[in-house]
Amino acid sequence: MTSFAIPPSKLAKSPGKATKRSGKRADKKRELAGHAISTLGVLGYARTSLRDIASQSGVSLGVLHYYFEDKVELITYCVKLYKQNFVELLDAPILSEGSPAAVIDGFIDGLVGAIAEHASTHRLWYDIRAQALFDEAFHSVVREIEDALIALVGRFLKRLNLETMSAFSLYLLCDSLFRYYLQQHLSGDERALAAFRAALVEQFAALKPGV
Amino acid sequence: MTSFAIPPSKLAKSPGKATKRSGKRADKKRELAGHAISTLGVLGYARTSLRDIASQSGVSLGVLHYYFEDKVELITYCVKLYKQNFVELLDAPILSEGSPAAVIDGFIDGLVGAIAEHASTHRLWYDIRAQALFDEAFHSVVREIEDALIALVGRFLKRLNLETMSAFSLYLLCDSLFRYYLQQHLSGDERALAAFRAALVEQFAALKPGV
DNA sequence: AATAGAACTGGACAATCGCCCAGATTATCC
DNA sequence: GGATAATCTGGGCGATTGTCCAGTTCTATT
Repeated sequence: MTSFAIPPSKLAKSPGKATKRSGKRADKKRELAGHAISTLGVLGYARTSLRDIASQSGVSLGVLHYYFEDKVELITYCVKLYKQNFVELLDAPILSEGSPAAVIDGFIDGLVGAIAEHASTHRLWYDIRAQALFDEAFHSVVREIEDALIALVGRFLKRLNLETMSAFSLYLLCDSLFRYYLQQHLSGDERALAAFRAALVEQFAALKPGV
Repeated sequence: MTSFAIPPSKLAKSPGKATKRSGKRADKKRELAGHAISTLGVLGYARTSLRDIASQSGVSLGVLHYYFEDKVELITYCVKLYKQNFVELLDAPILSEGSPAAVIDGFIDGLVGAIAEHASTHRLWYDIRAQALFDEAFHSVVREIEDALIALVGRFLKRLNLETMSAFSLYLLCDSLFRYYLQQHLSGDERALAAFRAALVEQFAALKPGV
């Protein structure tokens, strides 16, 4: 009846060729998701069609449906991928051996650099997070990412022995600043990056009891 | 050639019937926008078609284009209307004659009540704000509303003689808490409202130097 | 009552959407 | 090298979108 190609995906049992295949498949999914993120970051979730993503990725439309169940799964996958990269980026200074001041500086550099270099990727996150307010399909992804970001901030606080402040509060603070200055930056405000850095420096200076 | 009905809109010169007519037109616009907000709050910006709004409003599709240039103008108008109501609601306790504690309580009640009773209206705001990250057409509305909200928080601080904190910082704090607990509330978390209130009480208690 | 203009109707339009699938192409293994 | 499965193509489907507009109904002024 159908030309159904059963996705080998999770079924990999024999560690031989099966894992090699599903590894290739996973690699391709990541590659496609990478291109998809670029396109989604330009147009946003609602305005981006699968055809846009396909042509931007240099593949045909059918390929996307071959690797992803539907548009929601594609977006979900993309956002998870984005999260991994972002958390790893911000984790680097936290897990480093530097002084507390160096940790803070590295953290700030990561945040400011994210707006400077990956603004369109991050506006996609805020888009998806807003969509989640309407579409249950995005609830779990958004929850998952926010938990990961709160945990990241928690590691940051622990690293600096600042366990007086809750990770949740600091997450909200960083997130609101990040969103606001991302918006300013995208509106064409050239001072946005400097203002963002200044705001972060001020906030982080305020919360130290004794470092 | 066309059956063009020129909208009298701003052209009202003679204060007699012209203003009466444009007043009627403005009333109708507000009425339509009110219905539109309800529909948009359910489905979100991208998923809501003009047909949805028309049928929900009990009017035909053409009426919407008769009163609004296009979808963007309709949404812009709706969001401005929403802002007016929300700011007026939160201004009430600030402009009242009560004690500082009563002002704070009234402000908190306004915020918690907004999530409790108008959650779907407010998620529309976060949706539009996210769309503004992609679509320049929404830049000015979002900027305008955020400025109004910052000014509102500024009046709150001034009323309490708490000019030590910046209105901007407090706005970001309130907004991030509001958004987070709105999200929790919409996810089905029944403790969200109580947790939101507790968080507000804690934050407002922390910032008093000596009231 | 007549008439002009505002207010409104709803069908038609081209464009686009996500999704499906039969067939072509390529890679992999015995 | 032949067979089997994985991968990929791209046209088609039904549904939906924003917009437009020719025509109808209502309202208010003369």
